[in-house]
Amino acid sequence: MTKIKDKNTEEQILTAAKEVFQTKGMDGARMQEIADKAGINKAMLHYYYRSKQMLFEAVFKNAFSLLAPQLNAILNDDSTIEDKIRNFTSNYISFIIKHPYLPNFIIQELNRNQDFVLKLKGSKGFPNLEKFKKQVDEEVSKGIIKPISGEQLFINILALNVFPFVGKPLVMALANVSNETYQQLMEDRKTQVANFIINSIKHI
Amino acid sequence: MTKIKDKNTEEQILTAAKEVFQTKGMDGARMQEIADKAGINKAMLHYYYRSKQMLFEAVFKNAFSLLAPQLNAILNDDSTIEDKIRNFTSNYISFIIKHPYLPNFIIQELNRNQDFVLKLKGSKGFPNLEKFKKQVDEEVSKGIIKPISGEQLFINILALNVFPFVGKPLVMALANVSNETYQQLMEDRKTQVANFIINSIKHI
DNA sequence: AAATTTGTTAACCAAATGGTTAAACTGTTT
DNA sequence: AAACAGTTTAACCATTTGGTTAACAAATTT
Repeated sequence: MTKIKDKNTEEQILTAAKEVFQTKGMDGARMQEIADKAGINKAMLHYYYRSKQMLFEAVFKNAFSLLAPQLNAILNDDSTIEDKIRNFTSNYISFIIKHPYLPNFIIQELNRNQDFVLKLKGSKGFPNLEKFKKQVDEEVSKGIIKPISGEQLFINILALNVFPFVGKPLVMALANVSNETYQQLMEDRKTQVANFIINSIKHI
Repeated sequence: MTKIKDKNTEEQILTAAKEVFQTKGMDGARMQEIADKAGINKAMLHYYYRSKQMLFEAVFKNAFSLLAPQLNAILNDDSTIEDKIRNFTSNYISFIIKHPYLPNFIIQELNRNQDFVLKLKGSKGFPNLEKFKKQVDEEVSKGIIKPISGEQLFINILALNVFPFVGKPLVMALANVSNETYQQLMEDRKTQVANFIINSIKHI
C-alpha cells in the first residue's frame, strides 16, 4: 500500500513496477498492484507502456543498467588484479546492500527467459571479459598469481560476492542466523572475500 | 508435450509437477500443463493433492530432501576440513549436473515465500552447522588452517559450488561461452574449486 | 475562446485459471 | 452378479487477470 507521489506519471509507474516486479517476478506481479502502488488507474499502465511484457522489460533493462557498470569497473580499469578484487568486492557488496532485490531479480528472470540473454548481450555497455582474461594470463605468466583461467577467476569472484545475496534465505536458514547477524556477516565480507580470493591466487 | 507413463497416477503427477514447477516456478506453473504432462485429467491433481499449493509443497519438500543429504555430508562426517571440501565440491557438482534446476528452484521459492524457511528448519534432517563450526575453530587454533569463521567458510564453499548453476545464464552471457564450454568449465570446477578454497585457507 | 491534443478514469470484456461436481468406469468383496 | 469402494473423466463454475473502450478532463495550439 506504499504510494509514491509527486513525479510525472510515467516515472511513478516505473518506480512502482520496479518494486513489484523485483519482489514478485514477472509471473507473480499483478498490473493492478502496480497501478495501486503508483496511485493511478490500471489503464495508465497500458497508455504508457502498452503491455505487461513491455513494462517488465523497461524495469529489467533499468535494473541491468545499474548492475553492468559495477561489473565493468572490475573488467576495464587498469589497476592490478589484486587491487581490482579488493575494490570490486567492497564496492559491489555496498552496492547490493542498497539494492538487495537486484541480483536475484536479474538471475531469476534470465533463467526464465532465455531470449533476454541475447537481447542483453547485443546492447552496448554489456560487460566484456577480454581485457580481464588477458590481464590474468599476464600476471600468471609473470608469476604474480598462481595459474588460473580468467573465466574461472571471474566466476569465483562473482560467486563469492553475489551468491550470499541471491541465496539469502537459504544462507540464513543454514547458518541459523538472525537478520542482524546476517547483515554483520555481509559487512564483514567486504574485506574478507577479497582476502579469501587473494590468499588463494597470490604467489608468495 | 513429454508424457511420462507406466507408473501409478500419484507418482506420475509428482514427476510431471516436478518438471513444471522446477522450470517455471510456483507462479509460472499451470495445473493444466502438469496434467497434460502426466497424461491425465486436471481433476486428478486435486483428487490426489487437493490444491496447487499442496502439490507444490510436495514437490518442494521432495527437492529439498535431495539437497539436504548433500549438505549434511560435509557437515556431519569426521574427515578433515580439507578432505570435506574436496569431497563435497566434487560430489556436489556431479549431483547438480544431474539435477540442474534444483538449486535455482529452491532459492527462488525460498525467496518468494519466507514461510517455507521456517517450515524447513523445523523438519528433521535439516542441515546443522554446529559440528562444522567447531571443527573449523579447532583446525584454526591448531594452525592447520588460517583464521576464518565457520559461517564464512561455509558460505564461501556454498557460493563457489552453487552460484555457477543458479546464475548459469548470467555466467554464460558474461563469460561469453557456449553451452559446451560452460559444461567444460563446470567439469573443471570439480577439482578447481576445492583447490581454490584450500589454497586460500591452508597454512603452509 | 474554439479546436485539438494529451492525460485520466470507470466500466467493461474475453481468456485463462484453480477448483468442483456428478456421472461413469474399474476392480474387488460378498 | 450385486454391492461397494476407489479411480477417472467431461463439463462446469467463480474469480482473476491483462487488456480495451468510450467518455471526460486538462493542457496546448490555433
